[in-house]
Amino acid sequence: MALQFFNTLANKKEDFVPIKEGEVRLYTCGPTVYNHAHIGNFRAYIFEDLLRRHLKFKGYKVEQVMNLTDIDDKTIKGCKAQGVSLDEYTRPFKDAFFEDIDTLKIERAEHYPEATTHIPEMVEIIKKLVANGLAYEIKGNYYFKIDAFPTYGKLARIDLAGLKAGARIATDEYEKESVSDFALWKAWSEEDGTVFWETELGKGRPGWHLECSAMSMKYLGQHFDMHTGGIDNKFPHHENEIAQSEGASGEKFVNYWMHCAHLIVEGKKMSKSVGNFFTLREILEKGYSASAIRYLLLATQYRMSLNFTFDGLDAAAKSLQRLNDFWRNLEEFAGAGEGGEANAVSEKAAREFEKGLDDDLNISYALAAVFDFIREINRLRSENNLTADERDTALDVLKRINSVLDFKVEEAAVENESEIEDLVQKRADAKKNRDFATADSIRDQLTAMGIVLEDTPQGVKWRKKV
RNA sequence: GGCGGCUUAGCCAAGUGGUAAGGCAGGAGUCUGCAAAACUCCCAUUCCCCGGUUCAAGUCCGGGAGCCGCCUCCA
Repeated sequence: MALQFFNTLANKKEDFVPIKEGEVRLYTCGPTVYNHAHIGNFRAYIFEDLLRRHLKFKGYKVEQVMNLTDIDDKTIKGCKAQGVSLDEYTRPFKDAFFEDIDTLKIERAEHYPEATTHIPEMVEIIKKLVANGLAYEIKGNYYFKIDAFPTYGKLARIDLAGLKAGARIATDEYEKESVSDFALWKAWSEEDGTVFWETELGKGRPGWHLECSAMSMKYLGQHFDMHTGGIDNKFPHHENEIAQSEGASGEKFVNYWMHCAHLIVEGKKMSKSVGNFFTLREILEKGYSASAIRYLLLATQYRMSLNFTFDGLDAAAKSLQRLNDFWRNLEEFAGAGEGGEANAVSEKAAREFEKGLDDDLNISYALAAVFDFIREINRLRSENNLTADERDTALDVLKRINSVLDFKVEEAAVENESEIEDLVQKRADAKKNRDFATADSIRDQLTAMGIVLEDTPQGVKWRKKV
């Protein structure tokens, strides 16, 4: 089956055809570094990670850009409040962001451009827009002239006449020719403090939407394959990006737009006042594993809103444990019997997994294929009807699946290994003496330490709980 | 008010008009000193409600209810 994605621009699933065969150029909206990213932000980044990994799985060379928004109202407000420079204020959040994506095993993009180091590129776009009659200047502010861009609204299917003049438009912006026009460049004002750039356009700072146009076109070209982000960015952010980019370049900006739905927490919109607003760090501090969080965020198809619950996180950890136990048990299985069934099972799993993800990243279908695979191979293993060659074929499929899902939990170095070995030995001795009370109490002790024991025909095995 | 999405078992969640995947939880077994892991079996006559189209509807159409969003700097 052909690889298909739901393209917001077309409002339907479409076959994916890259501009250049074998390559995908992808722009993914990144974080505004005024705070630690929250669990909802990571839902988007995990979706983009799955997209990236599946494209690579399909054999595409992926060139991905993720921007860091380090200049906007919130970062200005933050650095002023702390009395530090903009860079001093945003730096720790940038560092934290990279730590967090590593924690969640989100693959690194090829480029992470920062808005503040791309001001000249943004100025160039504004100059082109002015030259093309699509932007105008009032008192040092530059605005995009929506009336002059007839296709405005094509992404979000917004009818401009239906837009209310909202309360969120600041009074000083009523000087715009039309309330719908949006800022490309904002002249310096007192509130901006020390944050400004001296440019051909005057002293000021860029509007938010402009950075994505400037940085995407710089690294990916004026016309590239895909652009993704949260559904809330569809309008106005992405609509404005299209207007700016196409208005400046004169050619089509992006072929495929993909938007992920929001995450809600315990059935409610995440908000600080409700107390269900979580950063990744806060959830880790509660004792949940990054792997389980990754699994939970990954396991719901990206266009469905995802209900994040702690019960769900527990269930995710269990599923993940099953996946990891399967891997480990398979690796340790020596091979037995005549075989004959397993390779067909493995081939089917690989095929169905790919089929699921090819269909607009239908992860539920893909995961169902994985769990069917696990059950079938485990059955053959328990029936001693799995040869060493068949085991290796199954492991290859598993590794290929893992290159996309990355659910494999690396055996973390256990710091108190000798202590555990010691207890395991003591329990084995007690068992030998049929002193089961002692043996069980040692096992309880190990359980409390997060160690799970398995008595197998090959002896006692122990592992750390995922 | 305008626009969009969603509603399937206790929870999470697939589902191309042809008779309800998968995961978690739960129940019964096999294995085990007991567990763990693993396997086997069971667990939705029914898909928010009401109409309609059809030989056939969770899927299509109409109406209603509820939930989550967007409507000018939120992933």
